[in-house]
Amino acid sequence: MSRISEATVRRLSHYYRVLEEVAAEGKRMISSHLLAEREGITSAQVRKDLSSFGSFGRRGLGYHVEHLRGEIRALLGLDRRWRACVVGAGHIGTALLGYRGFSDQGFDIVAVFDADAERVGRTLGGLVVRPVAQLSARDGFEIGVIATPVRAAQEVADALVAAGVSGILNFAPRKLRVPESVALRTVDMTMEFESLSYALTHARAASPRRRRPRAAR
Amino acid sequence: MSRISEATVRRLSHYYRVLEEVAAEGKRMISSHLLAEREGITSAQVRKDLSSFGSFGRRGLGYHVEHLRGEIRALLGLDRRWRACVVGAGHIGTALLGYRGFSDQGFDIVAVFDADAERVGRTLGGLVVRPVAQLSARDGFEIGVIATPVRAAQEVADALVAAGVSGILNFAPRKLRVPESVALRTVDMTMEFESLSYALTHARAASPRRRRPRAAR
DNA sequence: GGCCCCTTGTGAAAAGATTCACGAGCGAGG
DNA sequence: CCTCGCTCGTGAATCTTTTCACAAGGGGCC
Repeated sequence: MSRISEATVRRLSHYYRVLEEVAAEGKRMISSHLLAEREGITSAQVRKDLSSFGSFGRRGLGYHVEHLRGEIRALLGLDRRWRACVVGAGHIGTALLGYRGFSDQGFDIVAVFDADAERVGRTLGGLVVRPVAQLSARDGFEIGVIATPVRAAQEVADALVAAGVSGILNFAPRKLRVPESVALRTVDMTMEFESLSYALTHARAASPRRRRPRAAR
Repeated sequence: MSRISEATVRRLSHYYRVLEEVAAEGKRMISSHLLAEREGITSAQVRKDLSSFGSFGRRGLGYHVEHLRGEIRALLGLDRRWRACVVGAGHIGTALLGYRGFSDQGFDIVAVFDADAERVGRTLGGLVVRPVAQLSARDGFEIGVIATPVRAAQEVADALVAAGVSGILNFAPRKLRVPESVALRTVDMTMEFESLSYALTHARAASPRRRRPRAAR
């Protein structure tokens, strides 16, 4: 397990979700080929990804669904809960608080902050919105979610770092500067729209996402 | 301009945003080095990306901010407007309709659909929610946004394709099957959380983004 | 002009990611 | 026990992306 690429980790998330589906269908074992088919990638990719963490399969049989699911769960750090806070009680913040999927995956949003005095004190998803100035290390947040307008994003990131978070999920369309020790992921919806716009403008064979596993030379 | 990678297009979006900032600061010219610094990538990458579309710079001087902005705008297809519809009037759909940034970039959300009879008829962001069965080619949508629960996503994707959209932006955490001719982008927030969870669990040098250390501000 | 310090655009090299191809393990059936 | 059909794990090969390094200008100044 030398160096795991970001792409591999993302695929792990996908495998995890496929395994949930497959488990629900009652299958006990699954081959790399089947796992790949659902993902639109090659079976070699699946095996390579998994083998960089260990030997989870059995030759001739494939992978045991429940077992592999447990392994990936542990690898992704989903066998524990994370304390997260959301900064920004606008549209995105509200959407995040309303989405049940996160707590299902182990992410507990335990506080909401906003800079706007009008929003402070309101209740959102069972939480009272607090003034952003109250953001401090006392609450022990591990993850901070930035759901503010872009102009406030860097300032909020600094405040989150000061409050001791280990990871930041940023929804503002801008690259943020954070110390090396803090993990940062940015979800930039505007960029997705623009990427779509590019694909549509230059439309020929548009979708770059899927691969054809069946390749001859 | 043989083959443009998805990564290059995403960086174009970033350059575009940096150019907006730089223009607002009143700068006329910008070097690849400065453009790169704001992005946390190398100047060679910037030049390579841009040169795959043409020669926009001037040796010794750099790039003319307004001119380059216009070029990228055209490349991304942002010099026109796109008609989009949103399917799913839940949390994400509501957030999307409330977000002004999209129409600023040329994306007009002109209709909202939902399968739930309770939601149909309500007003959301100035639009009346329509029953999803009304989704048809008549409205001439170019882009469809899927903001439904995951179980409905594939069905909605099929309906959007049948309604003639050229591109789909999917917020449901699942890979969708669409014809080659339809561009698909998926924003999977759960995956982002999981990727963060992985980084935190295996924390050492956490952030995978190339980035200079030290403070912000 | 001559000189100096910039900067772009781009082949070539390096790094990284994916796919191929095959040895070896597994279970079933005779 | 032996063979067959299936599948994993993995080095090697291939393909893709990024970085390096430098020739070819550009502008300003004397």
